[in-house]
Formats: sequence, C-alpha cells, structure tokens
Amino acid sequence: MNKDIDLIIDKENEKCPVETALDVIDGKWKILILWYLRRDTKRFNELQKQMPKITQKMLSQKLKELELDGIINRVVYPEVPPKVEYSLSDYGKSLKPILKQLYFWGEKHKKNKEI
Amino acid sequence: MNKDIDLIIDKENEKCPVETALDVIDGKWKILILWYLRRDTKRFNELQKQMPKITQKMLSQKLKELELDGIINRVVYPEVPPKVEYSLSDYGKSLKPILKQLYFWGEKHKKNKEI
DNA sequence: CGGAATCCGGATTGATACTG
DNA sequence: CAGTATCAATCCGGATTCCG
Repeated sequence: MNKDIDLIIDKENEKCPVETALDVIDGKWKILILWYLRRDTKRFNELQKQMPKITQKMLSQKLKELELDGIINRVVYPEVPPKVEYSLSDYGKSLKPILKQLYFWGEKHKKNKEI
Repeated sequence: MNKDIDLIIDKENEKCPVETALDVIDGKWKILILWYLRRDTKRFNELQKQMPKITQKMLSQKLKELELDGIINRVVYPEVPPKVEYSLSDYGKSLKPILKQLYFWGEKHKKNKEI
C-alpha cells in the first residue's frame, strides 16, 4: 500500500486508473454525499441538512447516479410520511480510503484557504 | 495517519474539510492533470497528448485555475516556437496521497467497470 | 509552431414552485 | 418527507482565430 506513485508508468492507449475512479465519483457533490454516508445510513432530509448548498434536484440526481453505479443502497419504507434511507454499499465502502485522504488534506490545508 | 474516519465527528456550522479539498480539485480534469504532472514537468502539448479527450480550451483553463490556486507552477520560455512548462508546486505535491488512493482504487475496480 | 482567446450551441446546474 | 417540474443561469465542447 505504500508503493510510490512516482514509480507507476503510464501505459499508452489504456485508460488511466485514476480516470476510472473519477468516472464514478465525478464532481463535487458525489464525494460529499459519500462522506456524509461514510458511517451510517441517512435519510434524504438529513443529507440535505448537512449540505445546505446542494439543491434538492442535485441531491436527488446524484443519489440516483450513485445508486445506479452500485455505490449506495436505497431503501424505501412504505409509510406515510415517506421514509427513504441511503447507505454505502460494500462497493461504496471501498472508497473510504479516498475520502480519508481528502479529509486529511482538507484538514491540513484549511487554514491556507480561508479568504 | 491510520485514524479511522468513522471516528470523525462532523462539526455543525463549519465547512467540512472534504469540501475544502474538493474546492481545489473540483471536477474531473484537474485531478487528471495533476496525475500526469505527478512525477515531472510537462509541456502543454505533452499533457494534451496524454489526455486525448480534453480540449485545448479546457486544458488551458484548468491549468490556469490550478496555477492560481498555487498547485502548479507555470514557466514560460520566451522562445519561438513557444514553450511552456507545468509542474507541481510543493503545495500541489501534498495532493499526491489523494492521487495515490484514486489510482489504487481505479486499478482494483477497473474490471468491474468495463462495459 | 505552441498555446491562448473568442464565439456559439448544447449539456449541467441552480432557484423556485409544486406534488404523492 | 422525499422527491418532480419548469425555467434561468452557468459551464463545457468544438471550431476557429489570433499572437509571439
């Protein structure tokens, strides 16, 4: 796990694995959603509360995409009022090391970015 | 470094460090550019060759943004034909662990994503 | 020649309102 | 509560053009 990326040779004519990863977690919202799902199941509403700047539309859309990619599970409880719970699938959990690195980096460099 | 992200408590009313990180590497192209710059200096043209699908415009734009964020260095050689070299700054190099995780993840899950 | 700037059509995203 | 619908704004891609 401590291989140095400096030693990795880019293969010609082959999709870079970094790109493969990015295909799945493209954009800002997806990673943020995964972050808030990292520990436990969350309802639509809870997620929205934790990401005040995402719109309902985007949240709904990104959740759908993540579900289609098999990264999160979506469970609907047929109740009134409706209740839908989202959680990381096992596949999604495999992204945790990435989330971890993003967290640590942000934590370390937060001060530099204060405007 | 092996702290478990499960133990991290989200603070209310404070920007999540993950978000801080995402502010800097937002979008797909930036990370890919950083990936190709991870080892050595590259010219505009070389980067474009390694990322066949990026347009000149996007490449130029993203490089500029990365430069403004202090993540890469841009050196112009006043020659004809012109020559511009891009490389990771020290700040940019601090992102390598993130690139590394993305690479490993992509490497591991590539097979699942073949269509 | 390598790289940046411009213009334009199409895709993504955002704001707001509304529904099962 | 958990989403859609609609429309405006913004971003992206492609082609072209410009400049040193």
